[in-house]
Amino acid sequence: MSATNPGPALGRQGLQPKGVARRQEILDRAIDVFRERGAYGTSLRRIAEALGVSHAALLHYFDSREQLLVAVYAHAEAQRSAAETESHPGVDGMVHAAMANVEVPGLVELYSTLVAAALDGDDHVGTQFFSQRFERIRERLTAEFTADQEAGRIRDDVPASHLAALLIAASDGLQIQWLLEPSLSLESTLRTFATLLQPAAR
Amino acid sequence: MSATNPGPALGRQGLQPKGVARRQEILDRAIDVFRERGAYGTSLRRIAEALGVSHAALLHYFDSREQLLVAVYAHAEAQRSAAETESHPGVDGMVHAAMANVEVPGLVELYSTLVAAALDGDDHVGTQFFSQRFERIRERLTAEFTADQEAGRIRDDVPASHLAALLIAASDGLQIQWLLEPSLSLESTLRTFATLLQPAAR
DNA sequence: GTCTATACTTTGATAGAC
DNA sequence: GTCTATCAAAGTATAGAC
Repeated sequence: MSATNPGPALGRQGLQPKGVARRQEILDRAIDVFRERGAYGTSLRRIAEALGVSHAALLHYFDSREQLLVAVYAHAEAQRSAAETESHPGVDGMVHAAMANVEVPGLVELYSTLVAAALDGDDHVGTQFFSQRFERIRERLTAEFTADQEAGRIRDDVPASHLAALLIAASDGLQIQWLLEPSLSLESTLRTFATLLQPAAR
Repeated sequence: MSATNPGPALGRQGLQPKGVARRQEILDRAIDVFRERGAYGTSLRRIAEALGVSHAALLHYFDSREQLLVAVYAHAEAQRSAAETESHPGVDGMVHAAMANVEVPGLVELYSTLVAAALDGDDHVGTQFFSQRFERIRERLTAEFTADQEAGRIRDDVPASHLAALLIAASDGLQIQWLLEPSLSLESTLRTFATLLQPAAR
C-alpha cells in the first residue's frame, strides 16, 4: 500500500487553514483509537469520546462516518509510504509494506472493511478512493515491471500490467490469510512470487 | 472459493428436523435478497420482510446477524462448489470460481465484508469459519500443486504451499480489483498466474 | 467557525405473549 | 415457532451557544 497524495475531498470542503489543522489532529488521534480497539467497535461516538468532543463535532469536519474512516486510512497510509515506497521499489516494497501493515492492529481490518463497503453499487466515498488507489499502484508497478522486463531482470513473456494486479492482489489477500493463520510466513510466501518472476533460467 | 462441507454451528443448535428445513428455506430466500440489493443495506428486517416474517423470527434460527450472513455465504458457496470444484482442479478451478463469483451481485461484497469482520480480535462466528475455509482450500491446492510438481507439470523450485496461498490471495484480490475496475481482464490476469507456474522452459 | 445539545431514524438484540 | 413490544446503540441532521 502506498500513496504520494492523500488526495482531496477526504473531508468537508471549504475549510479554513485552522480547520484543516484541527482535522489533522482528529485524524492523528483517531488512528490511535483503531490501534487500541480495532476497527470493529469504532463508532463515531467512541472516536469522539477519545478526542474529548461530541460525535457531532466530528461531522463538522467529515460528511459521514465512512468519509472519516477513509480519511483515517489514507492518513495512516500517507504517514509511512512517503519514504517507504521510494526506498523499496517493486516486489520488495510490497513485501515491506505488507509486513508493516499486519503489525498495526486494526489497520488491515480497517482497510478490508472499507474496500468491502466500496464494492457496493451506490457511490460511496470509498469507491472513488480505492478505485483511484488501486489504479495508481497498478500503474506504478506496471512501469517498474516493464523496466525490469526491458532490462532482462524478470521474464517478459507475461504482461507487466497483469503482474502488477497480481502482486497487489496477492499482497492484500496474504495479509488477510496471515491474520487468520499467523503460522504461514507472510514474507517468504510473498517472496515466492518474486521467484516466479525470475527469467527462465538456463 | 469452494466447500465440500458447509460445516455445523452455522445456526442455532438443537433444532428439530422441521426447524432445519425451515432454516434452509430462509437461507435460499436470503440469498435472493443479496442478489437484489447487495450486502450493504441488508439488515435483518429487510431480509425478514422479504420472507414475510418479523426480524425476531430470524433470530430464532440464528444467534446473530453475522451468523446468518455467514450461513448465507456458506450456503451460496456450497450450492455450486459441489460439482464445480471437482470438475476443474487447480488454477483452472479457481479461474472458473472467480469468474462465477463476480457475476453474482453482492456475493464478493458479502464475502469481503464477512472476512473483514472475521479479522476482528474478538471471537466471531466468521473467524472460525473463514480460518477453516482458507485452511481447507490451501490444503487442497497444496496437494494438487505437489502432484503437479512431481509430475513435472509445474516448476518445483518453489513450495507448493506458497503457491496455494498465493493463488487464493490472487483470486480474492483480483475479484475485488475487477469489481472496482472491470476493464482489467479477470480471467486472463489469473491465467497469467498459471503461466508463471510453468516449468522453466528450454 | 467550532462545538454542544438534542432529536430522529434504523438497527441488532431480548423478553414475554399467543 | 412466531409475533409484538421494548431497549440500547449508532449514524445522521438541525438548532443554537460561544
